[in-house]
Amino acid sequence: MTEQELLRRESLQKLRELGIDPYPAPLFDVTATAADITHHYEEIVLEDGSKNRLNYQDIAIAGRIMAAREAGKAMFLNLQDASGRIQLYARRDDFLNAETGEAPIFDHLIKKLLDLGDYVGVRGYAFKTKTGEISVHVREFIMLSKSLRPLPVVKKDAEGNVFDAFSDPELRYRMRYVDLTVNTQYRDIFIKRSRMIKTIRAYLDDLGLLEVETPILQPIHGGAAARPFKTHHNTLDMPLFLRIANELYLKRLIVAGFDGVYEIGKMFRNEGMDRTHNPEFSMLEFYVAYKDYFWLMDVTEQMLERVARALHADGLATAQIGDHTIQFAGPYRRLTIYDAIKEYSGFDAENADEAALFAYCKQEHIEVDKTMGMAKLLDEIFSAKAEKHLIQPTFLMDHPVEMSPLTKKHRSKPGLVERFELYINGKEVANAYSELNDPIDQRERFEEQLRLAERGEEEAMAMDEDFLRALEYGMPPTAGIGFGIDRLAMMFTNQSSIQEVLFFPQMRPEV
RNA sequence: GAUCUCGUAGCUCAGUCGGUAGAGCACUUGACUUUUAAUCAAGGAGUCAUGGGUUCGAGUCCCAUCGAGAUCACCA
Repeated sequence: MTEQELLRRESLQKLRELGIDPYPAPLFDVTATAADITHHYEEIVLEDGSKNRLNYQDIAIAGRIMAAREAGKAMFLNLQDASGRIQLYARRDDFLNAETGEAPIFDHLIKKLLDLGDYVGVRGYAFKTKTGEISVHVREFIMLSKSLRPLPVVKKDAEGNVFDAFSDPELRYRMRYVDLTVNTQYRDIFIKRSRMIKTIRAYLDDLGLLEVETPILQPIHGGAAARPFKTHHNTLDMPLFLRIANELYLKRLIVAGFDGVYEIGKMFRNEGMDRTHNPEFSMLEFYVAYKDYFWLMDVTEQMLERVARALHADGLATAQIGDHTIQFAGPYRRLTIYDAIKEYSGFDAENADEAALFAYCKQEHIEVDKTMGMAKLLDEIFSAKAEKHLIQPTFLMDHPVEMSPLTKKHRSKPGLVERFELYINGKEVANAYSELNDPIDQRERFEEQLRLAERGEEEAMAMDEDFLRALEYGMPPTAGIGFGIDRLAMMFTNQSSIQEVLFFPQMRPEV
């Protein structure tokens, strides 16, 4: 243990010797918060110059001690609660025992045995100090929980310059409780994330969709192209996978007769980690019967506009991402893959055959190999040439059928499917399509995936006979979409790393 | 997975050419009854990520390992 930790344990022992429980059981009835008081405190100055304090004259407030300044037989403390910080003022005279002339609570508890980071409860009244700071004059001081480790002390001057910020990302992510205690600005990211999800939920509820939960432990991992986490059920003695997607289960519910369902939940993909990928991440998926992908575009525009307004301080439908101001009010640009490539590279991919696509990639130094088919080549060209330009929300539509095994064939364009991806700030945030509901076509697509798997494609989808059986009973025409919740949160909070929008990003174990 | 950068006190960092481990905040003791990055005086605090090597001598140079970040690749 460090010197400071030992001292805190000594303080703990001394508190007990004084008969003060450092971890008391009874509730502490909080009646005011730091923000309440600082925003609503009122006083008037009377004709004789004295002040008449109008409110917060008998309050109870609780929180963590974040700073202490001794001033002789008085003391100033900064108390931090969930709403913010407020100054406490304690005066020795207020704790004097008239008979003994001693003030043990002040001399021992407040002045000596109190450490930064301790949780305390205070009863007293609000007032303004000489320098005009709204503060709480302490009448009663109660230890609520002793802190045994020193917090990083982050200081700010009057201009807002920060000193000694707790800034090491490794320590911040590993000890998020410390991070959010001392770097309270990061709380806003998570508050916004929560409000974003709440707004989405409200929007989908208003649309009349039913919120559902589907299995996370799945015997067959389907619905996406990704490597899964594998686990084992002891009683059943069978392997199970953590879901990489919930799509096939949500469609079963459409078969079952629900007109519209949505689920917000965690997905798990056993792949690389970087600043936009965490092994577990949150997805929103929703499926609505009798709709198509054009309808989903309209709904997406409305939903994101509503989210943007809910998160913007002035209710505007915009968000600042780096240097870009993103406009979330629709309509968004709608661009086919061919048009996107043509626009940003000048290359006419629509009228090129596979050999021509391959030759173009070589010419432009786009990394390709002989195993890639037309669809993959198109995707490579798009990624290299067009993706980064799609800053304002853009629906990239009409993908090749090979890359979309669960998507309905395009109503008029052979070889393509009715699919779109939403790009914002050069990154994909949603993937949507008119769902394939032809069970025979679906079986053929699965069989094609099996052939890919035999060729060594690790991420090919597995055949799901129960899903096919469900489709054979009949699924209405349906539109479905999935959103990466974490990536949306990154955009709406202007963060470039997924770790900043996850409370506990995955880390390698500490030594 | 590849490359680069980083790891020194609780926190943020300095550490020159290889020659006894430094600062600010935090902490301890003392002073101060309206301070606020409080101030003033004194003091304590380190397995320099881990392991090896070179050297008379390594925080510093070399190798390996662990952890983190960035870029790229892979992946949606």
